[in-house]
Amino acid sequence: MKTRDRILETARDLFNTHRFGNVTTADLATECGIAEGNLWYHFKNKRALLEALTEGFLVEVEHRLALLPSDEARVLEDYAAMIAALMSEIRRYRFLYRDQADYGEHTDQLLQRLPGIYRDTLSQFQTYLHAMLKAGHLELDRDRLPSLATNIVVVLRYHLEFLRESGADSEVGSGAVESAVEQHLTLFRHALTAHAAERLDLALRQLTVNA
Amino acid sequence: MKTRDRILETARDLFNTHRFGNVTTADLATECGIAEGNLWYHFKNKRALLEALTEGFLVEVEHRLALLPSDEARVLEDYAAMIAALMSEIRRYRFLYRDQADYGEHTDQLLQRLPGIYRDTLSQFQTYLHAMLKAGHLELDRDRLPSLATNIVVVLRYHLEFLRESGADSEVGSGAVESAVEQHLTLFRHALTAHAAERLDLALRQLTVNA
DNA sequence: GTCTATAGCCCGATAGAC
DNA sequence: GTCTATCGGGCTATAGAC
Repeated sequence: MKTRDRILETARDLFNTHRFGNVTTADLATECGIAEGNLWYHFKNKRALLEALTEGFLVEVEHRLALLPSDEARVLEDYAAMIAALMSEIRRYRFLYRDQADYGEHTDQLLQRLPGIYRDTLSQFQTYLHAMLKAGHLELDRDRLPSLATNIVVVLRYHLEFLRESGADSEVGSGAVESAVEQHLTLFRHALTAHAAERLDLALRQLTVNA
Repeated sequence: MKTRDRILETARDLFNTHRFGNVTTADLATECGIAEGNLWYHFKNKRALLEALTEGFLVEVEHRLALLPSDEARVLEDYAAMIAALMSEIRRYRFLYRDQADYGEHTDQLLQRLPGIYRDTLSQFQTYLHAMLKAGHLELDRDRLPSLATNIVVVLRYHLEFLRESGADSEVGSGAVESAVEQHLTLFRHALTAHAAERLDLALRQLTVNA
C-alpha cells in the first residue's frame, strides 16, 4: 500500500482508539514505521491529515444516507443493510463524531456538516419506521416515530461509548457493535409482529457476520 | 470563597466545557484571576486537582445511589427526585465520565470505580421500574426491564453529548437537561397508566424548576 | 498566600542531506 | 520519497522574592 494511504488508515485507527488530541505525530510515524519528517511530505500539517480523513467520511455518509427502503416487501432487509452501513461508519470514523473539541478553532468543513448529517439520519430512520408501519410490520402510534428515531440514533451512536466508559472492551471484534445493534432492537422489538421481528433478527445477524 | 474552592469550581466548569485535556493551567489561573504559580500552592499538580474533584463526585454518586423507592405510594415522586440527582451529577461532573482518555496512565481512583457505578446505577433503575410495576403504574413484561434500564441510562447520560455533536446548545440553562429528561420518558411513557404518566410528568417538571 | 521568572519537556513543523 | 537534525512554541511545574 502507498505510504500516504497507510498513514491515513493508521491515523484513523489511532485516533479512534486514543482520541485525536492524544495521538502525537511521533506516535503516528512510529506506528507507520516511517520517520516523523516524512509525514510532512505527505500532509502539509496535522489538520490537513484530519481533513483528508473527513473527506472519506463524508463520502461514506452520503452513500449511507442514500440507502432508502426500496420495495415494501424488502423493507426489513433494506433496514438491516442501512444499519450495517451506519455502524461501519460509526466504528470507522468514531473519533470524528467524538473529538470535535480537539480540532482547534477551524475545522468548518466537518463542524458545519455534522448537524445536517444528524438531521438527515433522523429523518432516514423515520422514513424506515414509516415504511415498516405501512408494510404492517410495526404497530405503533404514528406520533411516537420521531422520539423513537431519536432514541435509536442515540443508542446506536453511544452504546460503544457506554461500553468503554463502563470498562468493557469496546474494540472491533469484541462483540461491542453487535451488542449495540441488539440493544437498539429492544427499543421497538415489542411493537413488531412476531414474523417481522424474526426476519429482522435474521437479516441483522447475517450482516454482522459478513462485516 | 476560599481560593482553593474557587479553583475547584472554576476547573470543573472549564473541564466540562472544553475537556480536561484542552484546559491548560494557564487558562485555569486566568479564569480564576490568580497567577499560575499560585495554583501549585493549592494543589501539588494537575492530577491532584483532578483527584480532589473526583472525591466530590464519588460522594455525590454515593448519595444518589442511596435514593431508593421508599414507599409504594410515592414511587413516582421518589423516581423524579433520583433523576434530578442523577442529572445534576451528570451535568456537574460530565468531564469525569467523558475525558478518561485524557488522564494519562494512573487515575485508578476513578477508573476502577466507574464500571461499578454504572452497574449500581443500572440496578437502581431496575429497582425503580420493578417498584412501579408492583404499584400498578407500569404495564410491561418483566423480562424487558433490564434492557429498558440500559436504554434509560444511555439516553440520560448521552443526550447532552448528542445535542453537542448535533451543534445544539448543550449548556446549562439551554433546556438541554430538560430535553434529556423528556426524551428518556419516551422510552416507557406508553407503558405507564395515564394517571402515572401525568404524576411523573408533574414531579419531573417541578424538580427541573427547582434545580 | 500570592506573585514573577524560568526550567525542562513534549509537540508540531521546517530545512536540507541523501 | 525518506531520512536526520533542529527550531519555536506551549505546557506543567519549580524556585524564590514579597
